[in-house]
Amino acid sequence: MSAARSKPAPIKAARIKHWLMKSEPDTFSIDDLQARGSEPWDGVRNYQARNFMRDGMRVGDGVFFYHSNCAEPGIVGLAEVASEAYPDPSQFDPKSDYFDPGASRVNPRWVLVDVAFVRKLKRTITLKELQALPSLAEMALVRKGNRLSVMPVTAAEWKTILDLE
DNA sequence: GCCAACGTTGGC
DNA sequence: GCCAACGTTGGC
Repeated sequence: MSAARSKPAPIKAARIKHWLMKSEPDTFSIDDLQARGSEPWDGVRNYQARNFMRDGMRVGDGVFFYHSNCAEPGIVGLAEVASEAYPDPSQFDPKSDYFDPGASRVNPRWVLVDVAFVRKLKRTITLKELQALPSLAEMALVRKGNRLSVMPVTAAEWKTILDLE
């Protein structure tokens, strides 16, 4: 009986364990997150971003906290995913800016995760310097016109960026 | 299912 | 404040 030929191990893409989440500092800054310790990341109303939270994120994943729509856009701190995804309560609240009349408690449309403060960076790693790095050219963040507020970060990108600090 | 109109994001 | 890029909506 001939020995079964051993099959090559299937190439499995490593699960993304790092993310980048944008926030406008005028609305909710890294200092706000530090003061609160953790925060339900409500108000995401983009399907792709929702799917990253719902399907991709696991408790303990690393998060770059990014300040957008401000004088110096860039990564300002580290956070981590602190809960599994669960329905975003603001979608049910008619008084909320994030109210969605198409969502119901039986059929929620939007989810969130809790995000916990880890630490502030020693300095802001600016969008400008990230854009200048050839090794980050594939990152969604630096692609023209990107508007995703929640996006995956590869392990290599995570390390490259942290090494800039 | 197409696509124009519209609203939003976010860098500058 | 401007405006390019993008996602969503709705008429057809």
